[in-house]
Amino acid sequence: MENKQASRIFEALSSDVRLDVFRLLVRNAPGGLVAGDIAKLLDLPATNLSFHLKALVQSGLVGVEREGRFLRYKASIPLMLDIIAYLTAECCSQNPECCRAFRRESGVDQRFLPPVGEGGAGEEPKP
Amino acid sequence: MENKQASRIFEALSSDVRLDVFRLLVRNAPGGLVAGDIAKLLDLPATNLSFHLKALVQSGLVGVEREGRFLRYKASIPLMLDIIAYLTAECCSQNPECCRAFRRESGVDQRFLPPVGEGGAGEEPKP
DNA sequence: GACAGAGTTCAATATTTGTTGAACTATCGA
DNA sequence: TCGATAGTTCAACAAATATTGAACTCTGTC
Repeated sequence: MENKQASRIFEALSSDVRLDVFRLLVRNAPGGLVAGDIAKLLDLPATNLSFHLKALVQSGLVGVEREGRFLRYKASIPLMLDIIAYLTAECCSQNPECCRAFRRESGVDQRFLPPVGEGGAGEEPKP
Repeated sequence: MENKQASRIFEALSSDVRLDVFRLLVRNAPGGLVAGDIAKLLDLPATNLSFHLKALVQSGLVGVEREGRFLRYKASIPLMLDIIAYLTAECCSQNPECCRAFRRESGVDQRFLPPVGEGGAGEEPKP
């Protein structure tokens, strides 16, 4: 994962509309939803939804395929996990025990996260 | 976690400069770094760094405290874990086995993530 | 108390983003 | 082929963002 790609992905999640859309698609993974369903569920004008879906697709976080006259959008769970690994890479590298404690105290399912003291998922070493 | 706060946090990570800064602070958690060290390590002009640090602090992702004539910045690991839980909430809720498979295949340390089928870390039910 | 260092705030500017309505394209069904 | 439905693209505008240099504030030291 490169910094530019990563910041691009976070930018895709930086709008409240797109964040709603993406989380809806995460909940509805792996099947996805067609645009009309998203518009109905989130009460969004078609034009605006299309604008935001385009941004999500261009970031790679969301995939799209035609299905008759519908377009079906799906969250990319693997990329979501990659970006988490990138963000958390080498967390508390100077103090692995501290990082373990933070994790234990959080409500986060530990299975979404890279190993402590291993620099995330195949990350480069710190500068 | 509310949607507005969450999108604010992702916005804080949506700049490549801020993402570099935050990841540097994650690696240097829990001790943190003073502004000058960050500027040196990332080769950033003080003015610009200050602008981005302010955005990170306002998002809550980064905390700051005075230390003599320095200002020390620290990543908020608990908030980082919260935002991960928010993003991944109820992943593959219709198909928990699928979600488990995605997680196993990723390089992510599973300890960073909320439990499968439990809607993340205390999340609201899907619409 | 004055000076130097650490860092921020301000003003100015170029760029990007989000939203809306109107017009457009593509697909399905009669 | 005609009409209806699903969805996108376009034009226009308001609003927010990133960057830079100059000026400022605060803290410690001589």
